[in-house]
Amino acid sequence: MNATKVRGINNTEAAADVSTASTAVDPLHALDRIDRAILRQLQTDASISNVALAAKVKLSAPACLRRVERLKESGLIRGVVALIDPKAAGAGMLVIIGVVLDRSTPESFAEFEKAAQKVAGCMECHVVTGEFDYFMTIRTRDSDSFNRLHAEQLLYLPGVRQIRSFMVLKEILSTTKFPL
Amino acid sequence: MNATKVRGINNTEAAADVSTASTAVDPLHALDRIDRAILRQLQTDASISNVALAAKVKLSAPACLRRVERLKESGLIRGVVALIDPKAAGAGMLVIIGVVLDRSTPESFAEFEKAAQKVAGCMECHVVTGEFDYFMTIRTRDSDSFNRLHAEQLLYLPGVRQIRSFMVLKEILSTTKFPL
DNA sequence: CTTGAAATACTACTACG
DNA sequence: CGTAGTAGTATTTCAAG
Repeated sequence: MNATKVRGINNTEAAADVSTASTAVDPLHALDRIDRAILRQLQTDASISNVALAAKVKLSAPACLRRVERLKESGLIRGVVALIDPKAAGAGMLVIIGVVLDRSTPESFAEFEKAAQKVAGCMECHVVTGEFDYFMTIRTRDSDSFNRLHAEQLLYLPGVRQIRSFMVLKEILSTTKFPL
Repeated sequence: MNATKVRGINNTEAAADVSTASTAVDPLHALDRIDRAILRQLQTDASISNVALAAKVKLSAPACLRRVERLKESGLIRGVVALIDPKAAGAGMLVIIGVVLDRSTPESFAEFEKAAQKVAGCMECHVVTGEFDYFMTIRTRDSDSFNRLHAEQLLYLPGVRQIRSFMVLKEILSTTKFPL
């Protein structure tokens, strides 16, 4: 299947000096049509073999592989992961949480963020504008386990004035891919 | 040809409750320690080769591959995808949107859901409890493009009474992996 | 700078024990 | 589940647009 492994058994390992050092904040301006086709495919299904991918984008296998590795090294492809079905994995409940902090000081924010990332099942945590300071999404097993999480962890997050929970009743759409 | 038999360690597991045939496969009750180790790894990095994965979970390569394919066929692994850096891909702005519908009728909900999924850059859309009917998250380029999206698409979603936008100022955490 | 073709090394995969 | 063998793939090398 797919295996872009990192090998360094008996070859040059320190000579991987790529000349793409100028791509620090390089947007997708440097992406041509083929790169976007590659990204669209990998965003949908990255378990495709490199030869099949090369055929799809009408390129030879080595050329295709080089582009994929460049996209990875440039950071545009953050990683390749397996998506697990939450329900089947026993995390069928999703809760969206709006958080208001006591004080709006840098220390208060930093302290909260540090603690929030450690909450079990926390999938997202963002600073937002509006009536909340943060939005978090948390995956858990059921309402019982969420209630436990709420009482034991969420209410003890540092600097929290108010927590408002929105339980997800139905997941209409949940995707990791966006238009390129 | 698809003899999906149960795990070999099947001693005292009798078929106690089999009344619900809703889900195609059984939950993670049939997952042993090795399966969970595999899932944890693939959830973090699925670009690992099968032999390397087998070594990590202390299994022979064929046995490991058999488990991975069973996890895929069971639907527990929904897919393997590449995660793209939104900022690098020109979708650096994230907006969380709370939606209130005019009427709470099945038709109203269905119509909204159908339209919401077609909004460009819509990553998530969920029915929630509380003061909103839906929460959506939308990825877009910048505030200008979001303003255009807001004026041209969001305000025309069917049956919408109110839309409240929470612009994400800082993404603290955004992950696809949850504890197993 | 990137591509493509051939050759090699490694891996996925099948059959069997 | 593991071992061995085969088929196919990834990956390097090198020549050329």
